Amino acid sequence: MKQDRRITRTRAQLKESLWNLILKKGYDAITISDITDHANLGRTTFYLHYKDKDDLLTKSIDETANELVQRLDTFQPGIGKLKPATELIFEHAAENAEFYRILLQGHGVQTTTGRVQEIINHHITRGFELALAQLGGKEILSLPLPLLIQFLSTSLLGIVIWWLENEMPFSPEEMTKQYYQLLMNGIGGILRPVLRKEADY
Amino acid sequence: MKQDRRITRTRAQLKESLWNLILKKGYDAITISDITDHANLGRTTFYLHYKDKDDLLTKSIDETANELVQRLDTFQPGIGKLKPATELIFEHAAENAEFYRILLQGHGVQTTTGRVQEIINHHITRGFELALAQLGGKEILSLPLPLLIQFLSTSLLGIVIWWLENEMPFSPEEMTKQYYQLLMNGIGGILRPVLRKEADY
DNA sequence: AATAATATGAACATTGTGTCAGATAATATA
DNA sequence: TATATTATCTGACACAATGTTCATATTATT
Repeated sequence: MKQDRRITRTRAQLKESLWNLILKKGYDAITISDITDHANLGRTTFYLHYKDKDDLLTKSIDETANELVQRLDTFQPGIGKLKPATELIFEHAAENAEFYRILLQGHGVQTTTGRVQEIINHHITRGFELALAQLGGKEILSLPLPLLIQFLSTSLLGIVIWWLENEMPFSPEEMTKQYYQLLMNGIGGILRPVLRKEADY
Repeated sequence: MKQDRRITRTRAQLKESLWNLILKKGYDAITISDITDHANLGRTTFYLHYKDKDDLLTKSIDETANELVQRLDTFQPGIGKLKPATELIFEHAAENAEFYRILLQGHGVQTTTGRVQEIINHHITRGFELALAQLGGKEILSLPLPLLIQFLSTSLLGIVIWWLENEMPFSPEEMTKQYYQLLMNGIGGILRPVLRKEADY
C-alpha cells in the first residue's frame, strides 16, 4: 500500500511555489492563497497537508537539511575529519545555493543580526583600509579583505551570542582576551596535541 | 520649540511594551492591540507614530544600535584599536543584554540559520568529544569547549554566507583552504606587519 | 486662560485565516 | 475493468487583525 501519487505531487508543488514566492516577495508577504494560486491548487488543499505557512517552511527546510546530515554522517567522526567535513559543507552549499541564500539570510525583519553586524563590519573595514593604505595597498593580503572582515565579525558576533545565551559566565575583559587569542593565533595551538594522537589525520 | 512631552512619553511606552511582549509571546504573535493595551493607549494612537509593527521594531532597534555606533566612533580607527573595540562591544552587550538576547537570536521562523548551525555544531562537538576522551578529558583545553565550537561554526557559516552572497568566487576546495588557514593559524600572521607599523598599538 | 497639538473611541471596509460539507475527480487495488 | 478509496475543489462561514476616518475629549505650551 504505497502513497497516493497526488499527495507527493501536491506537496512538491507547494514547496516549489514557496521557494519561488520567497524570491519574489519575501516570506512574510506571502499568503496561503499566493502559494496555492501559484501551484494551481485549491486553497483548502493546503490545509490538508500543512498546518500553516511556517509548517510548510520548516518541513521544506528539514528535507534539505537532512541531506546535509546524512552526508556528514558518512564520515567517522574525529578531529582529523574537520577539514573534509568543511569542504563537504561548501559543496553542499554550492549545490543548493538558492536554498542556502534564501534561508541563511533569514526573512522578515531579521535585519537585526544584520544591523549589528553591519555596524561591526563597517567599523573594522575602515580601520583596515586606513592601515593598509599606509602600507601601500591591499596586495600584502593573501586573501580578499571582505572575506577576512566577515571572518572577524561573524566569529565575534557568534561568541557574543554564546556568551549571552549562557548567562555571561566571564567578564567582558576575559571574553575579549579569549576571543583575541583564538583570532590571532587560531586553534592550531589547542588542536595540535589532539591531532598528533589521531591516527587518521 | 521642543517636542511635546506626550509624544516622547507615548513612544517610550510603545517601545517598552514591544520589548516586554517579545519576551512573553515572541514578535510574530504580537498584535497592535497587544502593544497598545499593554501600554494603556488607544489603538489609533499607535498609527499616529508608526506605520506598522515592523516600523516600531526597526526604529527601536536603531535607537540602541546608534548608541553602539557612537561609542565605537570615539576611537580613532586603526587596527591597533581592534582589541579595545572588541571589548567595547562585549560591554555594550552586557549593558543591553536583554536587547541583544532578543534581537541577535532573531524572531519568527528564523530557525533557519539556527537549524543549519545546530547541525554543524552537533557534528563538530561529537568529533571533539571523542578525541578529547581518548586524551583523558577536557582539562587540556584552555577554554570551554562550547565556546570553541561556537567560534568554529559561526565563523564557518559566516564565510559560507559571504561566499554565496558574492557569487561563489572560489571553488569549495579553495574556500576550505582559506578558511582552514584562518582557523588554524589565526590572523596574526596577516596582521603582524600591519601592527608593527602602527604607532598607537 | 487661550490655543494648538495630541490622544481617544467608535465605526468601517478590507484582507487573511482556518474549517466545513457536499460534490467531483483521480488513483489504487482486486 | 470495475469498485472502493482517497484527494481535491468549490463556496460559504465565523473570526481576527489591519489600517483609516472623524468627531470629541484631553493635555501641553505660551
